[in-house]
Amino acid sequence: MPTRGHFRDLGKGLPKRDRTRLALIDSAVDVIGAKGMELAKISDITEHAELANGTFYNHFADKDEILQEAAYQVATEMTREIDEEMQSVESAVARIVIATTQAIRLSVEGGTWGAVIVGALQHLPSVRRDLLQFLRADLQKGLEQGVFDIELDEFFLDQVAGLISVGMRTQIEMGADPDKTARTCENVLRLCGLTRTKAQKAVLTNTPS
Amino acid sequence: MPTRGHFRDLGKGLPKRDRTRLALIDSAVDVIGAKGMELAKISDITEHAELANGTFYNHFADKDEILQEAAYQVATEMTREIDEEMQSVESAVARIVIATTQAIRLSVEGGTWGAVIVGALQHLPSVRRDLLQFLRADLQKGLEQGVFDIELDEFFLDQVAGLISVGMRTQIEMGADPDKTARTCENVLRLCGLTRTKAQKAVLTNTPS
DNA sequence: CTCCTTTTTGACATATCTCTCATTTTTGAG
DNA sequence: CTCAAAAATGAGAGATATGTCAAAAAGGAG
Repeated sequence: MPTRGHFRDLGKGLPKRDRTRLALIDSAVDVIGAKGMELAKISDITEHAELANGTFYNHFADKDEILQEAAYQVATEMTREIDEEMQSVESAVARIVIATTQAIRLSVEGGTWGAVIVGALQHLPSVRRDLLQFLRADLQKGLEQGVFDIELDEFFLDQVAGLISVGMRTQIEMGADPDKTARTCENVLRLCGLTRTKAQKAVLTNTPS
Repeated sequence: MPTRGHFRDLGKGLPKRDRTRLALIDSAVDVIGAKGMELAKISDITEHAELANGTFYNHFADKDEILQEAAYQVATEMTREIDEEMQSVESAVARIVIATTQAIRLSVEGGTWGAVIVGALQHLPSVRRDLLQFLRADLQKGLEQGVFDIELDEFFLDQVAGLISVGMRTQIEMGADPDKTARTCENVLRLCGLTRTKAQKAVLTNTPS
């Protein structure tokens, strides 16, 4: 049995019911990482969690319900960590670089989080909305600071998210590559109206260690 | 039975074997459009084609084989039509605008081609490579004409393809919207180094009727 | 530790899909 | 039109998934 999981330790003092529920969510994250959301089977999830098949139905009505929950947990924890990293950063350009870099880093390094985030962006509208709100806030800040030249609406958010998704996906498939992360940031900034030179400089200045 | 299909008429004078094969590919395109590549079942394809289940195996070894073939057919026909439209266009900027606009138009209007193209870009590396070669040629032309400021490699192609995919996907989901197509073109050009103003002007000038 | 409650278990009924193959039907060349 | 070759058919075997439930196990309050 996987001794440690993504969220299992959150349930240390909780009743059995909650611990099992977290173990299932944890397992779902791993299974999504291995096979993708569409091909993840309920039996994959229970087997990987080393629980009986029937246990699943004590906690979730169907596959969609646990996928939604797993994605929500990953998205929440990811945005929490990124937000923490940026608490005191005021510059919108810097915030975009830091958030994009960290989101990709967590997706690629964090075991199997990437597949969950990429899958949620594609298949789970409610989770996607939550994630894009953070992006929107920083883009809005950039407009207020007069550094971005964009029409900030749902479609623009989708396009930026598309760039970041590609940055994640290629690294998930082909291995981590800081250069690809940097260029993803640059391209997001170019989309926001910065010149190539300014974008490159902004990335160099603001990339977290 | 669907009287007309995507490719069925190509097989008018051909032997029975080839006509049935085309009918299956045709049906696969529709099924992919309805359920996506991952969830398309062989039985969906034979039922929608109004053929017996066993017939499938006279023509294809497994699902992957027909998906590959269907995607290849759609991609080939799509690039053929786009290429025709651009035969005499020399300006790289114009070619990018025309190709992007037409690719999205064919994806969104052309019944179910969009899902096939988007699915192929994600799941079928060989088809994706073929499609990206066309994009690469026009970007290369832009470099030679001195109008683009980019590092032209696989990753950049993936990022541009990501923008175009988003343009397709949102319109497949939410209905055709010429403004989204125009802004997708603009954003591709911004990634290539044009200013927002120049990109907007280029789109206005070069959007096909 | 005890004992009632909560949770887990895993066999099973049901459903769905893939792939095979003996048989039937269709094709098209002569 | 005839008939041998080619193709299509669909029932069925095997594999895999979902969802149910009565029985067994574990939990935890007192």
